[in-house]
Amino acid sequence: MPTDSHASMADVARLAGVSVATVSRALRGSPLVSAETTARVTAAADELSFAISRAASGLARGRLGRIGVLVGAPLRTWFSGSVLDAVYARLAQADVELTIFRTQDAAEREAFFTRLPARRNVDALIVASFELTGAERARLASLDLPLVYLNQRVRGVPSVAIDDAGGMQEGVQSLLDHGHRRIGFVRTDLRQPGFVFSSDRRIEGYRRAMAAAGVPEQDLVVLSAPSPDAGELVARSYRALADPPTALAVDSDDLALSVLVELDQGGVRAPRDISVIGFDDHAYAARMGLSTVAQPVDDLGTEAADLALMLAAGEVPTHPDVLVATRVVHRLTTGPVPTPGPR
Amino acid sequence: MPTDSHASMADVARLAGVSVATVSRALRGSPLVSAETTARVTAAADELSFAISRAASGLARGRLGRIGVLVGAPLRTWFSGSVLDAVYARLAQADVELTIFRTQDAAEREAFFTRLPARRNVDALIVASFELTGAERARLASLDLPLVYLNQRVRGVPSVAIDDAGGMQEGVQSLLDHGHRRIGFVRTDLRQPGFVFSSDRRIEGYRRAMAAAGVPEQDLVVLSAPSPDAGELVARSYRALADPPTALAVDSDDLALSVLVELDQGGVRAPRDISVIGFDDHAYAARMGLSTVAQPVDDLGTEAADLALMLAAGEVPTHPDVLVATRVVHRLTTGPVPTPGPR
DNA sequence: CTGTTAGCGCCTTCAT
DNA sequence: ATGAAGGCGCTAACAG
Repeated sequence: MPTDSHASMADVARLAGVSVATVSRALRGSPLVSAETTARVTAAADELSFAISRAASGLARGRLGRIGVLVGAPLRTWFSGSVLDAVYARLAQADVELTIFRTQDAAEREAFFTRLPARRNVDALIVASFELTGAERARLASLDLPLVYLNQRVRGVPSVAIDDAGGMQEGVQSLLDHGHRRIGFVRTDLRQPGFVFSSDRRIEGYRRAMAAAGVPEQDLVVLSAPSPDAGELVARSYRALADPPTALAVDSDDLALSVLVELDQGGVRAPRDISVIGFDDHAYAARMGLSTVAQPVDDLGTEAADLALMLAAGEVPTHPDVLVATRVVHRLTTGPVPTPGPR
Repeated sequence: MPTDSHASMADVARLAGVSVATVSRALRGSPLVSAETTARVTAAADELSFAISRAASGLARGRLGRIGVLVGAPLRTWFSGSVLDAVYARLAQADVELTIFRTQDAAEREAFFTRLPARRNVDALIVASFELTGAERARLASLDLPLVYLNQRVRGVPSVAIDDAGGMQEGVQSLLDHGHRRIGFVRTDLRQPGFVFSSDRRIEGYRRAMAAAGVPEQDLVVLSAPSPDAGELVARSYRALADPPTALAVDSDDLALSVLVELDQGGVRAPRDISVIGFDDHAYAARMGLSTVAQPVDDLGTEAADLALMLAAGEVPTHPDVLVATRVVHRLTTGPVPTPGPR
């Protein structure tokens, strides 16, 4: 007597008085099964509280019904979390499960690329915002596993990304439109030679906007932070400047917020004394009133999931390279150039 | 000729000149296989870039090597993310995969509990910080799937949790120690009758601390917020108070931060004019200098994963109910009672 | 220590 | 429209 909770198709078949083949067909909604039989099978399955075993089904079909997401940062990170949320939602609609692979440090990273635990265990892999070495890319490619790159473009690999440079260019342009001319850029400098990070692309947007506005190259000022919470350091270098910019474009909201807090401590307030614009539209950006270049993470995740789903199904995506648009959001930290005078 | 990336054990066996059973044993490091043979098999597996199919292995062993986490909130949430990070780390050590189930709204929730997609597809399920109805608990229990509850205690179900009331009691006590007597409590009131949220337990800690300090019941003041970002509302009610408290204990950092920002806008600054303590130790608490009752989410996740792993292995945990300690962290928002006088 | 033999639970021809 | 049979890739006795 099988216990309810471990009922197998054989049990359902017995109870419904049909063969397991019929149960299988009925449960997948095959039109080859008569309505009456389907009803009987469904009832029996409910009765036994039967659920299909994905392992068995996957083994037989050669498709696991599971897609992996490789995340290069802690999951608690705003970006990782948002991407996972969006991917999850889309996969759930397709009744596909999500399994996570994380490589938040060198050790995990090496483990992933030597063991390749995703191999043969997911139908497709979404590689989320992750700067890969050539060797790593090659290793992934050798997997013969459908891949989707998120915020990284690689020849021949379907991808979805934002235009970092273009987004930042618009952000800086909005500062220029406010009348600012002396605009500084604050970057997170992870100092990992050989990689191109989004920060590198974003600073490019700053350069382009300034060049287009006719600001001479030598008037650009770039402040570096070793990590996204190094606002104090940045605030210090800012104060040390002989002729401080009236506006700052920062390569991430995280850093921008940190900088704002520290500037505030020193009596420099936005937008009264300075304009600050971030990048990402981090959850706390809205809450703190930070103006920013919004990156539509939800869209990134959804599009990536769509591509992965198609590839997993063996279909060939018509638009394998998706570019999603950023959007400048003005909140409370940007405004006109402060008029000099007593504070 | 099998392609590298789809090599199966049979291919490895052929190349190594042994049987598949030996390959299976060798790869799992069975001591029954001679060192020499193991070496040969390993070499062949590498050569073919072979990886085990968890689906097949799981099917044969009756264990999937996969544990699920059911999360009741968006994944981008500080709590979800942190728990997932910790669980992931622990599972990875045991070479167990993590699959996510999310029920962030009524629709997802109903879908989960009617379809029970975790059934027969994970070896154990961690139910993370999630207020379940009796019916839902019963449905889960009927699953005959090992369960671990995180931050929710249920008779007969292994669990790991913090002492919400005790933690808050200590937090409020630290305010009392600073000399405060008029201490208000700010709570997030989700208004879902029938559920007991952590907020309800935390306010209890406030009551206990105040009672122990001999503050009469009628001097307690409780401010309610409909959501964790409703600081403005709270700040308004605070200002409307005839005899405003000199300190505020808030049931979450999220809300505390929101309140702080709004108070600040109105010229009320911590700790100069008011002391504020939160609860959680959210990532932004440290960054914003918020004093708080730290909840060790990492430990919660790790312990939950340990329990799940044991249960999945069929072992009986010796300590099925783990209580992890909170810790009061003083940063910049708490201090002595402000001395009245000109500001 | 290694090979042989049965499945694990489902899906998919191929018959009927 | 349904059933029978074989196999997906691996593991677990059971032999030897």
